Amino acid sequence: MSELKPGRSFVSAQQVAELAGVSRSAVSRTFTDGASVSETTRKKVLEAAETLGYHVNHLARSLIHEDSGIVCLIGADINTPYHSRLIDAITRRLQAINRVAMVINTSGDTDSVEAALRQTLNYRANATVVLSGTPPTSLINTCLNSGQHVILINRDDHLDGPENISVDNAAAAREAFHMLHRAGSRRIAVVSSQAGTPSLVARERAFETAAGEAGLDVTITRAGPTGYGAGFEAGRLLLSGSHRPDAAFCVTDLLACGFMDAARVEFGMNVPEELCVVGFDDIEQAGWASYQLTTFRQPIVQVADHITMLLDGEDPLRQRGGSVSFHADPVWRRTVRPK
Amino acid sequence: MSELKPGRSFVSAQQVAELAGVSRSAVSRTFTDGASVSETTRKKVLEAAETLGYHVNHLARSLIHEDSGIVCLIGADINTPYHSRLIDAITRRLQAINRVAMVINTSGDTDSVEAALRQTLNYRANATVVLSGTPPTSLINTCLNSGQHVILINRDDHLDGPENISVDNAAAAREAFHMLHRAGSRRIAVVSSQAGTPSLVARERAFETAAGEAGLDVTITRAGPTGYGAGFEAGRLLLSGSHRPDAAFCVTDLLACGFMDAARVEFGMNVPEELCVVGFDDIEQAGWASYQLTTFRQPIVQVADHITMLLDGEDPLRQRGGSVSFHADPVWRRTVRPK
DNA sequence: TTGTATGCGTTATCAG
DNA sequence: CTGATAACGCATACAA
Repeated sequence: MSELKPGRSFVSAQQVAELAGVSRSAVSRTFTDGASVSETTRKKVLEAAETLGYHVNHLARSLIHEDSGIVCLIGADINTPYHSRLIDAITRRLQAINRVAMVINTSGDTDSVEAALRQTLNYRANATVVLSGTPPTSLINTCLNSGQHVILINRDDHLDGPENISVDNAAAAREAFHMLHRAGSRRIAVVSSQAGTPSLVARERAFETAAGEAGLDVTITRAGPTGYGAGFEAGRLLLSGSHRPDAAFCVTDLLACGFMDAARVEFGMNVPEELCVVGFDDIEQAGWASYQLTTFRQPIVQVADHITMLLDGEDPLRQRGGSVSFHADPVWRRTVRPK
Repeated sequence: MSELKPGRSFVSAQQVAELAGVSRSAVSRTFTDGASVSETTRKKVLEAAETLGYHVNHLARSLIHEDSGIVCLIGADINTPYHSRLIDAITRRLQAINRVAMVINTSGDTDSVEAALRQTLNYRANATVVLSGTPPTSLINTCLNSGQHVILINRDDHLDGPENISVDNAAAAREAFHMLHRAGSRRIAVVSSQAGTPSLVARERAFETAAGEAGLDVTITRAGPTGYGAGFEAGRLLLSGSHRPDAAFCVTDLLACGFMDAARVEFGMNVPEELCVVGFDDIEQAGWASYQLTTFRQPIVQVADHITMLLDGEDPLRQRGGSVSFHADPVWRRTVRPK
């Protein structure tokens, strides 16, 4: 059987048909769910396919069905603990419903979000999931008109076309304030970043108003891009003054880790005795012994499940353009005084 | 111009041609690099395409060229700091050479690596990059015979068909030993995991033999899957005994972080005074103030660059099946005594 | 430069 | 159950 010499090319159904001594249609039917093939032909085809190394060309198949099986995941900072976990969860569930994820990294230049949207159209993706960034509305509409699902994660501008999945940042931020307030903190700092992401802004705002209602002023510090470094820098700035805060709400766990490290390493402070800290996201590091950060858990599983639910329901009548919001539950650890 | 009502379907070149009043070919040529179209038709086509929201169907285009532009990234534990950084770097560079990444998460069941290989064939990917896991040799050969690039990262079995990219784990592990030995450590523990990955085993082995050559015995602890938890548990086990080690080589930064936390939180030990620690990977957390871990930097950029280099070279005569190895350079921080 | 015709690999339809 | 044939959206050789 020296027939299978390295063809340097993909095997087609035609070749399989010839080797099996049947028609192309028979091959096609063998690999189509719910088609009627006799057991004998089926066996012959399967065997021929195996020896030749045949695999159905989904690209060609997608030309006929309006279903490529591709879902585009668009996002920046995908190496961030939160985003990588989200991508992990989404890809896993997508595969469970026979879809495959195409991830487009928009970390580069500014207009790469637009380029990403174009890619999703070029590859006839069934759906586009925007994890971060602001896509041009016109392109979103093109996607929608093309029959794509467009799923926006954590945007505040709830457009009517796309489906919006968000986290109730405001509720969590309010709760964060009350946790700190009940613990006796009165000079509370908010540590944020210069990113200005809708989620982050929502957390800042809600915390600020909750504090205002309790008669407290808060100062917001934005010392750089969202991450450990900015948190550390914020700690350095805030704690070197004479009027040190006695608590901090960090809008991200990464910021919180940096902030805590600055407090302890640079100023020798004890958490939570001298300084209470609350974070957001519940990244893995928040649970590490060095931090034991009290924070709010991102509903990653719910988000991923909801996405697959939207895509799996092949019901074309399904109402598109809804908005769902999941709760971020508090995770009590050790950076807030119990009392 | 009420022609552009939401078609719930992708726009085809045909429709653009009709609106522009030209032939299908003219549309095709407008979007094909190096085709000859007059400026007038080009303008007309572009305008029609814009109003209709037309985007070239790469799936159909790939049917003609043997070039889908898709590169499959296959791996498990993609939410790990090391893997997510690798994926970030690779996707970024892939996009720079006009390719798009399809990531297949093999975290689920065991034979999902095989399923992943099948997907890469189904989607006629130009290349398959295996970040982790052991794909069946037969399927690898199918990929190769189909004309795909197959790139294996950090596998020790250097097959002749695929291209292998690896890190010189042995050299780094040897260096790790000498760093600790020179610092005066004599009771050195190796902290590893039960994963048994080629990389990890190579590090263990090389460290062990280097120690043996210096007349030292090392004990290897594998307390769970590669991660913070296993490192913490290893610390608990190793440091509770009466014969405490005075140094540890953790084959992964995540293990090292867990180990250090156990040493400090559970046993109140000082690093590096009472205990030296060396990690591997140089994940972001290794540089955090709480750890300041001395470790070895994964050559992520080189790996990503090499991959794109392999794929960008459209030279079909290019020798396939090579092996490259990059060095992991030491990053000196504070967990090893200077002396 | 432009249009016509053909083929890429697949599936759906239809006749047998 | 099976095979021939027409699409799917696109690129290109060819003729004009």
